[in-house]
Amino acid sequence: MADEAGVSRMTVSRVLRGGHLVRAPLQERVFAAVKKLNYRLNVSARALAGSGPSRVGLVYSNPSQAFLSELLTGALKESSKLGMQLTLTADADSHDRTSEIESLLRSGVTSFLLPSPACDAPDVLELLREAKARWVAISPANLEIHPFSVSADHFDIAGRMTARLIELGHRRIGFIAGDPASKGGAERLRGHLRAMASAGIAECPVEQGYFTFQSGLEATERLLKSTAACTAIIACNDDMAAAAISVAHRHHLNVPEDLTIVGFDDTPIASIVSPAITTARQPIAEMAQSAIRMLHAAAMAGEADENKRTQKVLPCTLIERESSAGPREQPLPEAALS
Amino acid sequence: MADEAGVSRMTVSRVLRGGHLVRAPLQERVFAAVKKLNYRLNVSARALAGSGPSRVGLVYSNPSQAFLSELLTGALKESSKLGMQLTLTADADSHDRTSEIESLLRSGVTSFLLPSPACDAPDVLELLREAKARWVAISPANLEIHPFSVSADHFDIAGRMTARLIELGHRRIGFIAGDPASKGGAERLRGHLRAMASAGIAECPVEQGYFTFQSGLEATERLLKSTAACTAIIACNDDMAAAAISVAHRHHLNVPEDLTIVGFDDTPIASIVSPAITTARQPIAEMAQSAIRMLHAAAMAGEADENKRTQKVLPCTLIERESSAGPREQPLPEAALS
DNA sequence: CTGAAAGCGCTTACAG
DNA sequence: CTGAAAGCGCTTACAG
Repeated sequence: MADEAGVSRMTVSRVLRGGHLVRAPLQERVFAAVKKLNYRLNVSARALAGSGPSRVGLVYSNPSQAFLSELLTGALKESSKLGMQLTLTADADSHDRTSEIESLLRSGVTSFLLPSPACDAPDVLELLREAKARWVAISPANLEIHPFSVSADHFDIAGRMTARLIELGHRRIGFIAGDPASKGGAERLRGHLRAMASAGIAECPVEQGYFTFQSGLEATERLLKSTAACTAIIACNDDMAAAAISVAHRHHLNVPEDLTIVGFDDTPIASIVSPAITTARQPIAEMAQSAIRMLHAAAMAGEADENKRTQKVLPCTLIERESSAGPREQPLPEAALS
Repeated sequence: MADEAGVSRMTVSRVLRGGHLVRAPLQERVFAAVKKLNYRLNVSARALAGSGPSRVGLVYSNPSQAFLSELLTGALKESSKLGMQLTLTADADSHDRTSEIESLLRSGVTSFLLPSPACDAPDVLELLREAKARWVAISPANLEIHPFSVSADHFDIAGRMTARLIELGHRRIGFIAGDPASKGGAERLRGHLRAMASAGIAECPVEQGYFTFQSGLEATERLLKSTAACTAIIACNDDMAAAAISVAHRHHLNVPEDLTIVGFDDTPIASIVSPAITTARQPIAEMAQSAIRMLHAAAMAGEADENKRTQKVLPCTLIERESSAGPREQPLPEAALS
């Protein structure tokens, strides 16, 4: 490897650790060689020689399998690239959680990946702080309390979703909010309202939902009964969007001809129901990769940047499927106006 | 550590690996010292010194996320326990596949986990054999060609599913087969027919399906048209079971009151449709764990057992939900007969 | 059966 | 900014 790049193994090591003290041309030679040889750092050797976090603990509590698989593939790809080893821990309840973390701590793990429910638990954070461990929170409810965090940009994607519907010609757009305790749900509502305001639309019917199919059913009924009937409904997640579709069908409304319905998260139900739901995807894999990179960088920086904080927010992707279209009473297209 | 026990570190190492060539008194001294010092073997050092495969490559091609997440959690848990590192590779097509494997091989990976489509590709196996790499096939189409494999017991679970329906009182049970090219599908049919035969039921209507929703629709129509109407339908996977439910509803048959419908695999659709589908779960995580353990054991055994073969078959789990019940014209319960 | 030697692939700490 | 040396904790292969 060092031969391939024409440098000493020392230089290779430095480049692979961030290469702060290596000149650009040398760095490039090393990267080229890495690529050519498909070189992978030997985790065991690194761990043995004693640098960097060689093991990172990932603590998850019953997430959806879609979420988990993306999280794992993202984390695994990045960590194998950086020569870190992932150690998994699932927990059924909060008691498991702390005891699992304690045992990881005892076995020398000092870096953690904490997806949402775990990073919101005070006892977990307490434990980690005491042990002087490092963690990055993934989609935390509260950004402020975490030195490192990665989140999806719910505000932005909700705004784009609403803007898209407005662009399709919708003006009366109903919104089914998520559980009020949810940070992501609140952000989505905020993004929606901002986009409505930007378009100069004052009337914004919002009904409270709780992310469940049942709550979606009820919220949709209320929305459809309200005086000015909507031509589009934005549900704060796919389950509620699916519920909205079923209520629409019950009322003999065709989706999307009579009513556009969209959701969020791109969960399995969004592709299974008919029509397939227009929704938005969170960049879970990228979030995990980012998180691993942050852990790595932080460990490399060492004590130096002990007070550094990083909050990363990644954009979501809009996925247009069959449940959205322009409203029946289409306003004149711009071309016709000119 | 060696000092504490008054022996050489070599002896310590030998004892800790099973101590076959060490005398009892020495072994006891070592164990006592281990206990006293709370000594823990350094996995990294062991891996570095070159025992066991430290890295295993996992090659997957667009599996379902549910499958992937279980496979990864299983593989990851076991490999972190054994001090092995997992390296992931996804491929979009078969060309990717071989080139990705080649690059892993070049980087020194000699142990592979090969889930189904990859382990059935002749070019992949050819590549691996040439490189003298070791692999364990997960759910291969053909067991014979793999020295190591792990599979789910489709024959057994299908038999149990059928037996359960018979126990509920069903006699006229229709079966929608899977793609004829699928090994698992064939095994399920075989298991079903065996159970029917064991119960002395001669009439076994079987319609060909292809695992798709559409094929399930058609097969169900054919099954319902056949002279002796079934009281239960076993579809070879959940998608076809969901299709069967929708056909039943179209014919104004209530599920499960008028018709029991069951599937296999416990995919998301099974819990989303109404009624939720009775199905069976494959032990994916356990299969991955087994596979990792086999890789580890094989590497430990070394050249000695070069010709050893291991085919592991794990049982599936029956999940009874809402789509199955006894038939309407319930035969007299046994108690009433006596 | 037991031990002295050499090395796994990296990194730290020390020179230039 | 770059490199030569020594060592992390184990194991392999070789002597006794």
